[in-house]
Amino acid sequence: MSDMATQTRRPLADDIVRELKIEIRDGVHPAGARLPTEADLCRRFGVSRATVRTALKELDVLGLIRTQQGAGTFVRTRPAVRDGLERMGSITESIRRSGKEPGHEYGRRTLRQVLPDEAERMGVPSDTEALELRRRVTADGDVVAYSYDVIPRGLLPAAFDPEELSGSLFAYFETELGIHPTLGLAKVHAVSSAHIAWGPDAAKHRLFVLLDQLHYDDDHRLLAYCKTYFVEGSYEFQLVRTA
Amino acid sequence: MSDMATQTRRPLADDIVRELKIEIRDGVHPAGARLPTEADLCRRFGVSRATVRTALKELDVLGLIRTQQGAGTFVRTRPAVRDGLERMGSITESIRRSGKEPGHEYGRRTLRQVLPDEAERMGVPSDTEALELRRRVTADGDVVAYSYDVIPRGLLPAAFDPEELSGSLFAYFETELGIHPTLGLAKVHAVSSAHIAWGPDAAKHRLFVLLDQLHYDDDHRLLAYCKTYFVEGSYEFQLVRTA
DNA sequence: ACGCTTCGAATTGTCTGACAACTTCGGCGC
DNA sequence: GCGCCGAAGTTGTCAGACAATTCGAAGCGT
Repeated sequence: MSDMATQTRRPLADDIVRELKIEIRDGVHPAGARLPTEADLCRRFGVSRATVRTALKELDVLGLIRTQQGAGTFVRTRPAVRDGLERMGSITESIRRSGKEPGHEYGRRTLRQVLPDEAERMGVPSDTEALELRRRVTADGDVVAYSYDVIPRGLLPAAFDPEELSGSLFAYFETELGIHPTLGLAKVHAVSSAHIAWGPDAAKHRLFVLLDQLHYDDDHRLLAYCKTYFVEGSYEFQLVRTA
Repeated sequence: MSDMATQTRRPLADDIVRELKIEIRDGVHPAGARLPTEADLCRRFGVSRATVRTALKELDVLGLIRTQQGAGTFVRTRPAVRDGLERMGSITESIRRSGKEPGHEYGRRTLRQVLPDEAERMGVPSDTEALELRRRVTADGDVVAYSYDVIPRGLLPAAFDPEELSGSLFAYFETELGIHPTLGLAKVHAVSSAHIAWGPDAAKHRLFVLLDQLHYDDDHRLLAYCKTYFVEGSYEFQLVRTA
């Protein structure tokens, strides 16, 4: 039995969450500021207080706001460094944000059955068919990571040509498949091996930070199993830890 | 301005969350099973449906349950690991949670001025006095991490004897100083070096995951600068990444 | 003018009851 | 057996009310 989401009409509270998230991100409600009262939000969105409170509860659990009885609801002050390792996101995007030009070199695209250890980590039957990708990610031409990705065949279009896949994997998911990765379960390891790297610079790369990661979407549907080996020193991992 | 939580009576919903979390973890409600209906939970906890729904909403956002209108509330099949690396916490505690007995061996306790690179990373004047600690953290006797910690002298009691420090650093902060670390800014690196380890097992330890981390409390006051070298393979790093 | 107390308005937390939307399941006709 | 249908059960939303708490303004004494 799986967590399949039989489609139903989107709850009203979700719209409010989406809206307020954007406003907080864009500074309509700056850090520390008080949000409109629940009554105000009711009027604005034309819903009952129960619905508004459902939305606020979600933002609360997500750590974006803090409610205080008698005083109001406030936007949490965020640490200066945002977009750390704890946030999902395309490697490509983070490279671009750092001011460099991202690139992808695909080394192999193979349709095959998942390997036994992959099946176990992914939690899928061992006869699952999947697409294996082998890529190098570059920033301004320098290799910053080697990635081995396994994507269940079921997610891909019936008529799928591996060759059409290029560039960012996240971008392909978003734009071509309409799939939005929102959750990642990662294990972090240090790896020293000569068998990871390939290509002209392989000899230089012996020490890696390995992100052994499962990607999911909103409904906890498994999207991909990615083992990304970041070349130590060429990629900055920030991580914000909270109590 | 900080997110200080002026203490108020604990909301009822929090108790319900705590209770249900335990029951889900302990298998009272197995993965995929349907939870008692909201009406049932109302009767059981003696609260209104609004309060029960607040609690369920939190478990929903945390990824532990899934609600389906008309059908019921179900325990998610993927018991989301929600105590990953992104959560602050004592290493000692996480070792204890994994069922092993934590230990600490202090190698050096020195009062000295911060080094130039430390001062820069910590954002303090270069003449700041600090306590340097050198420790090994063990689980069931096996070394799992080597830690080099720098603590500003100003945080410690006027009459401070380095020798009184033993066991968990977090525990000392909490119980002895009344300081509660709530925020950590960490950088993650892979390190391969013979100069990190010391003691009888030093020769076996050459590959480490380095957590280069600044600890803060509620008011963004710097508590410690800790470089913790986790012996690769002996410590499991989980990380939950969200969009 | 300054500090202190008191009080009431404002705001979130909880309660009660009801209806709407949706799922499930069994009965019924074919 | 198969499909349609409706009733019962469950979550989503609404409305109104009161309790608990916070905050500032008004009033008071010094």
